Amino acid sequence: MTAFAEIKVYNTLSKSLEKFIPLHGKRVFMFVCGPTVYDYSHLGHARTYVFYDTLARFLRKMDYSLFYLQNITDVDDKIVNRARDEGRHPLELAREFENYYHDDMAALNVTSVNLYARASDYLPEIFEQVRALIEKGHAYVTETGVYFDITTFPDYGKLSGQKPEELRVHRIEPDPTKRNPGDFALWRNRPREEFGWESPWGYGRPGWHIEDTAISIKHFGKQYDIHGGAIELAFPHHEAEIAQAESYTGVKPFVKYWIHTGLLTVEGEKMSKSLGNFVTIREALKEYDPNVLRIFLLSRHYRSPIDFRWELLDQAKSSYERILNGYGNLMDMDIVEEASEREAIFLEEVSRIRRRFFEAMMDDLNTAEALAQLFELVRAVNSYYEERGQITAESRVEVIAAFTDMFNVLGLRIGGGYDESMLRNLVSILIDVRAVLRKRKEYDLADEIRARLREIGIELQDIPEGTKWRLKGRT
RNA sequence: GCCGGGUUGGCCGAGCGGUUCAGGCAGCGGGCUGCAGACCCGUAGACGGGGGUUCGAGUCCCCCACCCGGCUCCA
Repeated sequence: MTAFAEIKVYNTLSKSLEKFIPLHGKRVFMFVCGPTVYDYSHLGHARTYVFYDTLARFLRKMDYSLFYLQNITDVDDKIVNRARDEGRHPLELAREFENYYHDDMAALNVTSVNLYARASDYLPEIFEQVRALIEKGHAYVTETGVYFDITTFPDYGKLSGQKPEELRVHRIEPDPTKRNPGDFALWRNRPREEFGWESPWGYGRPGWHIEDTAISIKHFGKQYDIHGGAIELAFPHHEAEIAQAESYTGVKPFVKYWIHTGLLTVEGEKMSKSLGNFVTIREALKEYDPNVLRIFLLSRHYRSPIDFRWELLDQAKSSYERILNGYGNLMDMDIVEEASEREAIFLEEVSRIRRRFFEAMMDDLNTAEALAQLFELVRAVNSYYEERGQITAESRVEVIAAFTDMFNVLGLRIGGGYDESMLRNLVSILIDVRAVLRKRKEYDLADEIRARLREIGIELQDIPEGTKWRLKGRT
């Protein structure tokens, strides 16, 4: 798109809406906290990653050259514990679920990530950062590991608004060897029977926070543009990343824009593995088209919580079918040579709607409003279709472009992707057969053909001019 | 306790002081139809509670209520 465009994003660091001005012109670097791969991913993960995928698509559409980096946490207590219970190697288990994760993301059309980086591949960088933090006096070694001393970093808490001295509630007993209860682990010594590495400070595993700064600093250097993740990670995880990185490099701010997504809840409670109230992505995809899931997830602003209910996917499915139908109506229009006045009005409307779509996205990624504009486009097409039913080839290209712009930014896979001509030929044969049957008033058989096609996601619509058909997605 | 966030019609959700308060789903009336669906036209319906600021407030300020998240496992 264009240079005049001004994107605004909400920055957790400043707690305000800011103009998006990257550090290096059109070059943008984005890091998003990826999953810990010890189980199947659920709809909460889908929410987060569909959003950042949409952000990435949008930035690229706005002519930014974006590098999107995501870590894969494959070194973690949960992985080690599950692997131990199943008698497997932790990295082998992690690799299995990482593959499932990639499958799920591919199914959801999350295709924008340039590089997935596994924590286990960054031990040298982790060692280097821990070593330097100790050397600079920001970290100290005890018999249980290496800890970051938060009193050496006065900004600790600037992202989340937390004051270390007020954090009195601890879910886990603080390690008694730490100087302050809020100090976080950079390296944790573990028994030799457990999976781990030899380090200068003992045998064990890295702390969770250092894995991410090892990866991001290695690829992006001392400073980059966007760091994303769900809001639950703001404290302590992202706070710790800031403390580590800014202490290590001496450059502030480590990240210019901190963007956080709201959580997906179920009956008001966070969807999570530990609560057992989760629906995996693959479960949901058994029942619903990926486009339906994306529409559902993008129908609310990214910072607000979404409360999940299956019924809402049904609603999203109906919305999706409306989009498919409108797009289909556009494809059904007869081509004419001369543009009418009505067509000119229609085209103006389309271009206004397209502009509003992008304005909505520029306004802190207002995907709900953007979707509303997509529906406006559908309505405009339907009205025009009803009134005229014909269009010049040039105009249709224009309108298709408006649709595909929106589909691409929202990550909806609509149009193309299968052998359309074969499908069309097949369906038209069946339609012809039904026309004969209907003429003979053999409605039973005609209805059965219609019903059976419907079962496989093809819906026939008998209208005065004959019969048209639509793909309705899976049922 | 401290720090964040939320509360808009039957359901989901935009909205960031001012044309009739988006859009989707469901509903109602009509058109079209062998029937159904789809589509088109029309239609109804909401701002958690109480104060305040203002000519004017879902929209700003204060108080209250309820809900959620974080407080070193979590997208």
